[in-house]
Amino acid sequence: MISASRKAHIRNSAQKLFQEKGYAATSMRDLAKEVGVEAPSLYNHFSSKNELLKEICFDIASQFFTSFKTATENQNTYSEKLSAAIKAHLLIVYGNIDASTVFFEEWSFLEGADLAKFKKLRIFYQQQFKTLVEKGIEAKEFKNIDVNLTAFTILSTLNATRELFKKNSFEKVTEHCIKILLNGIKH
Amino acid sequence: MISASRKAHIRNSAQKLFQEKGYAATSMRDLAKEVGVEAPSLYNHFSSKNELLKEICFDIASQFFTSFKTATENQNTYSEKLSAAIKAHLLIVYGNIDASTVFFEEWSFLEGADLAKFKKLRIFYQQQFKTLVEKGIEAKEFKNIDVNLTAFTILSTLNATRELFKKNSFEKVTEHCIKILLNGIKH
DNA sequence: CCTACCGATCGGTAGG
DNA sequence: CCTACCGATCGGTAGG
Repeated sequence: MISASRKAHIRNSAQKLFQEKGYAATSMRDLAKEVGVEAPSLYNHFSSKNELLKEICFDIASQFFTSFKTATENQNTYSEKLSAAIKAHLLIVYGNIDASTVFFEEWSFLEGADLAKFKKLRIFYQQQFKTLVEKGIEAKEFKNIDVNLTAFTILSTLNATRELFKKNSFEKVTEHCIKILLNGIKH
Repeated sequence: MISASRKAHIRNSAQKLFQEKGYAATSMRDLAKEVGVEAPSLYNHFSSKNELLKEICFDIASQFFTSFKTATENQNTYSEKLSAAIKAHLLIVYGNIDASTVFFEEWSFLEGADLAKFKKLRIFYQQQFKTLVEKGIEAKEFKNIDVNLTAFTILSTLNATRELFKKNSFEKVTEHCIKILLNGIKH
């Protein structure tokens, strides 16, 4: 019984457990119980525990990239582009709380080539925010601030929002993030 | 051979490993190797792996509280108090990178009463920042922003700085955090 | 501080 | 999809 929906169900369960207990502290037997099968059956769908982590991390990474691109390309000013990028990022977090948490907190358990590739993706994604800030400064929309520190601050704020979505609406959190982050850097 | 310095050495090694690999993925044998003894010898100094985590987390918590108090009580305006609290917090992070990382990322592995007590301390610490923001709004120093979201944003930004201290000086990071956070909320 | 060792649990495989 | 099972490793104890 190898169906796509079964595989998706296992992945959703894994996301939930990895987020709750952490990757290292979640056993394949924990996951099997959550899914409702015996542990060895999981290996008909995923070749290893680490491959499960890999699929979760890279799938959400690609969502962040796609969302960023479509959100920013139709905006004119860098303020608007940055606002749109923030909203786009938060939309992915909001719609994938478990997977986002795994993406942010458990990625370091990736192994070998996956780990190296993942680190590059992270740097590249952060670079996109950095470029928006840089061009915004050139266009004199933003203050002359340190672009590395600023891009880092923006992303670490956005990544912490998964906690906030438990108690606050998407709109409220997004509005707050845009306000506090853009006020800090706009002229 | 149960000396205070030996115990401190074990704790420092544990902080380093818990920060690098995570609490769950660090074994007592890993720690023993780092310290330079056999695993059972560790139990002459700590009754369990979890007690090691407990000492790390609560010790740094008490440092955050002390630092906050002495920094804020001698300031006049709420802008100054908040700036001082930010600097005080960053000073503890900067001086205890490993322990801070464990405090922020691994506390959820605390057990039973320790876990409950730790959660209360976290909430209380965040409440102190929230109060500064509230009073700053009342005193018309700050904009009329959501105090819960703002206190949360401030702390999540500060807690992410441990990454920044690897490549940037204490002064640079502190100045940046105060600037970007206070600009976002001041009138 | 060590050696020797405990029961439990781990990720994963064999075979059907 | 299951049962049966593998070697490795886990946190921790006994005893000296």
